[in-house]
Amino acid sequence: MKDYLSELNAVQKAAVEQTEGPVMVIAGPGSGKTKVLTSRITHLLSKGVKPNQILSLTFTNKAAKEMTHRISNVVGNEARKIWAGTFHSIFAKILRIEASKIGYPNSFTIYDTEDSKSVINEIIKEFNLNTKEYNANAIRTRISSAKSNLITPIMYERDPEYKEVDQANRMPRTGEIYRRYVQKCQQAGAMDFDDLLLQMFRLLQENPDQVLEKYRGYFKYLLVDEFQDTNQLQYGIIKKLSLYPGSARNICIVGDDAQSIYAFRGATIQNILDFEKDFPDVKVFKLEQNYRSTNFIVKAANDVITHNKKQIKKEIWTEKNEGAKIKLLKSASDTEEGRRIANLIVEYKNRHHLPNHEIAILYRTNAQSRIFEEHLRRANIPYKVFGGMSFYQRKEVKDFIAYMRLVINRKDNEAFKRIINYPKRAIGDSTVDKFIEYAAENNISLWDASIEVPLPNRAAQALATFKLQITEMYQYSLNADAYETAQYIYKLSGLSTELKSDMTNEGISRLENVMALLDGVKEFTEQDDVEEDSSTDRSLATYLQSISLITELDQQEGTPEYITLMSTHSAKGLEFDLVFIGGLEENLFPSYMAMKSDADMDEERRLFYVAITRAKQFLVLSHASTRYFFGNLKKNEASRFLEEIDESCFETDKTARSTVFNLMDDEPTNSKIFIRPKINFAPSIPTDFKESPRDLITQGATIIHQKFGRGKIQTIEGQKDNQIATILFEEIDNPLRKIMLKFAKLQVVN
DNA sequence: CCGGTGGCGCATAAG
DNA sequence: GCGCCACCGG
Repeated sequence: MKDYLSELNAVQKAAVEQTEGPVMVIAGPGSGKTKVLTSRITHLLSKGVKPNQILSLTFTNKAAKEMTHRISNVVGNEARKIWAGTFHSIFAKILRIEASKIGYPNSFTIYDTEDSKSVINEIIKEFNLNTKEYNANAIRTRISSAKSNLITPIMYERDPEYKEVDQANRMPRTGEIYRRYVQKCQQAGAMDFDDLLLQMFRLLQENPDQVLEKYRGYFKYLLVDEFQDTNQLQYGIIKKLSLYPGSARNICIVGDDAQSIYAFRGATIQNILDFEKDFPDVKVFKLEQNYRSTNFIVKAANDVITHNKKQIKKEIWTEKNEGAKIKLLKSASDTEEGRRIANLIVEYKNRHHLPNHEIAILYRTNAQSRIFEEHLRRANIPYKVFGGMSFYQRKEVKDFIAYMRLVINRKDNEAFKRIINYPKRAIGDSTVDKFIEYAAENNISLWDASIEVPLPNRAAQALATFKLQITEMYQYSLNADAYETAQYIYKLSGLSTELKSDMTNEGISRLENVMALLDGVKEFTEQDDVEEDSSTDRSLATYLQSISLITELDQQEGTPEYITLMSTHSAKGLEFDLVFIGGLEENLFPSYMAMKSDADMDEERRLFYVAITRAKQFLVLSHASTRYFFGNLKKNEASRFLEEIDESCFETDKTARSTVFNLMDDEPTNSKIFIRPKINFAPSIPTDFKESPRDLITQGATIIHQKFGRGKIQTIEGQKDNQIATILFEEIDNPLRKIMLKFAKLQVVN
């Protein structure tokens, strides 16, 4: 066993060696937090604690994996037996075993955000509510936060505060929707993301003897990472497992109140304060020495965070040399920002020999990635966007997964709706609406409802075939592994035929995605590492569970040779030599949503603090004077956060100019409003456009279309009142278009 | 019942 | 700028 203790500083070492009783580690950014956690586990193992007695909870699978990896470097394969994972994945695993005790099938489905929204929309329709007033997304957020705060539908409906807010939002029946939502999920044998926590809590609460005792017995040592981002519900579960008469209370929480950035999903630093109350003999260790960043970056971070109204005083410091000053980048437009950052990346790479995986562009909203992508592609810089639309959110992937879900759990109504008519089998929306209505009236699943609803012959036939197929797939799955079953489903469902028939570029890419999914199933099936508990089960059900909780962040493997684009939230826990933070403007970062309250503004500031401290060597802070929102041009002041950093941290204007303005700025940077060059669709329409009379429009004529611009008429077909011209346009994507002449406004030019 | 299309409303962050 | 959905012609 390697000498892991000698690599620690005094405080880190003390935190590692205090294995017994409650421990709180307050760890500033870059202070070796992960090192402490992994060393602590290693230390526990060296003292003879069994790996399966350790429960280590993190927020991302990536963090869990990294921890297991680092520990196995020291102790070998034993590390795999540790219960290490995200709250969601560990609890899903336990629920998979115990679900029947709380009225769920063990093969329960996990609903993603889209599924939840769809269920809520169904309820809004069922209640005959105005879809303009009742916003499914807003309601989903309300329900999610209620669950995170352990508020049941009954409590919700009784609580005057909730009522008042819902009344103010003109959605007074939100409580009822919540109640119905819970009922529907249960009936569908489905849990949403919050349920993985809430049902876990219920499970422990309602089964004190069989279940709670069992897991208390398992988990002798608890570790919780990023504790500042836990919500009431998560802390509730942690307490159930660690705080009870006779407990050794061996619990170690690690966190940093200054990096709390998830209040919007119910996280509260009140948990840190409560922890000190609940465990009054807690030993506190503060890690303040930063080993990550150079001096100016650390100073800027401290400057910013001191502006927060509420904070626990703490200052991070570094022994590193001063390093490079922070570069401030001011652009006239979002497009210019993208172009200059792309140029700067090339420059930094050349000057400092930085590999792509040490470079990141961070932003407040995922929508900002598009512009960066365009310019990176143009500059031939490989990149990867994290967050936003992930692989598993793509339509073709979700369709295939919906088949798997329905095969495993026939009550999965969201999966049913998704594929009942895909590939097309003559069971359209009107038929499905009948099922939904009938199912709602009788409180049964869509699958069962579809048996009882009378249908016209054609639909009945199609439905029978569909159900037979699903049943056959299920039968097949009983004696096959996930990959075999997936292949069987792929063929039998008609997805294979459907996808292969589309030979457009998009169609081919869809097929590739589905193939990639199949490859993933295969990889899952052939995994030869055996885990302690869920072990050798390579069934489709196990596969589905394994994918429903992964995010793209977790899939990164090896050393990627691309630069990273991600939201500031996703960047938590990561570090890069060179970091760009884009869009540092009022109303964007800080977000317009945070302008009303000090608490929200403080969280924005903490988010900026997190963003800054991701940088190891070089930091570039960028803002643009104008930017497109919803397709409209908006002017924006520089972010207030920029003024909170002492000027001495920034490069002087002179240096800034020499590095920034000399770059190939082919467009004027001093223009007030920068006209965004349209990438895909920018036909030039003359201002004196005038429609030509019908008889001038003939085959071979060159014309200007009011929307598509210049083009040449290839053919004209059809009856005289219904003539269709095929026109080849010069300036647009998909240039060959069929135009109905009776509606088109065309000007003939010569 | 299906597919195409134009209009409308929307996007803070995420497991 | 983009996705969803209502609408309509086939």
